[in-house]
Amino acid sequence: MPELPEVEVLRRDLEKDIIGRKIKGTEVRATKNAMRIIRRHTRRKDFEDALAGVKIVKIERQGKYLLIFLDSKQILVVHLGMSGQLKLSKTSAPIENHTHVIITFTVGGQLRYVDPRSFGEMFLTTADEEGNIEGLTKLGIDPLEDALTWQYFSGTLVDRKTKLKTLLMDQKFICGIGNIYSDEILFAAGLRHDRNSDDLVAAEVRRLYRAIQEVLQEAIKFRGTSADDEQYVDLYGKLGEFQNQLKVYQREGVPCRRCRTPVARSRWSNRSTYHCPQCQI
DNA sequence: GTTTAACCCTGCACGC
DNA sequence: TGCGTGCAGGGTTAAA
Repeated sequence: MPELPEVEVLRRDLEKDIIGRKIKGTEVRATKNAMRIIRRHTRRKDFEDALAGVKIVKIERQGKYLLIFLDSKQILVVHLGMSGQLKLSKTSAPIENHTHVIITFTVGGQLRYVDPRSFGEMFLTTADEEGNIEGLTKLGIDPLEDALTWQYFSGTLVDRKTKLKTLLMDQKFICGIGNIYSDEILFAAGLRHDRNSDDLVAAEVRRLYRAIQEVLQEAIKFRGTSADDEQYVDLYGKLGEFQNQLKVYQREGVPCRRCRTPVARSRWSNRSTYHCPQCQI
């Protein structure tokens, strides 16, 4: 399940490889779920036509959303959902199963969107004068942006009076953190997932604030997490390496790296949650 | 207003 | 071997 670090790795690779390239044509394939992927558009032809003859000028990221800016002033927004992959391929390469969209460049191959579970989406939109992206206005602050200040963070924690894990995963508060990194961040901060956000002392809030930055930056450094049950790969089809650095996620029963207590697993909002009963209080 | 649960979907692990 | 079942998860929506 690609979260902020995986999408950021992809963004950096795309920035290196596809900026300046011109799109020759785009095909929304006749797969069962292709129209589900472009669900915000009613007609596939509109989507394809808007993505023909345009040049890619800039790649940005907002939370788990990838923003591909075109010289037509439109923006192609991509969300990978759980199992989405963007892959740079040779035009002659065989088309793998669940390839829903193929963007062909005038020179240098194709960008393919592959998504077995079809939870992801792609849509075309525009930005207003302030740079707000139509369709993404409800997203909270990106945790790697300067706008996530200590003041804003600690203030919201007290205001919201909710459980820490819920808050970390709330895309309207901060965007980009999902199940893997919320568990890893809470471990790094030494805090339990079910602690109330308005019940932390200043030192704990500070630890949590720092852990968000540190865990996400570290995960980007290791090119994201390719855990057991997921298929995250980068633009070139390579696995990430942060799964080897995980401290609690998918490590139920394995001794904690810090204190050797077996990592515990519980259900939280219908999701698996991992924590160390000793290190996290 | 907040929280929970169901839904979408496929691949895989498991039990019978 | 083959079938059915349950689980995994992000975001949205509806219900509690």
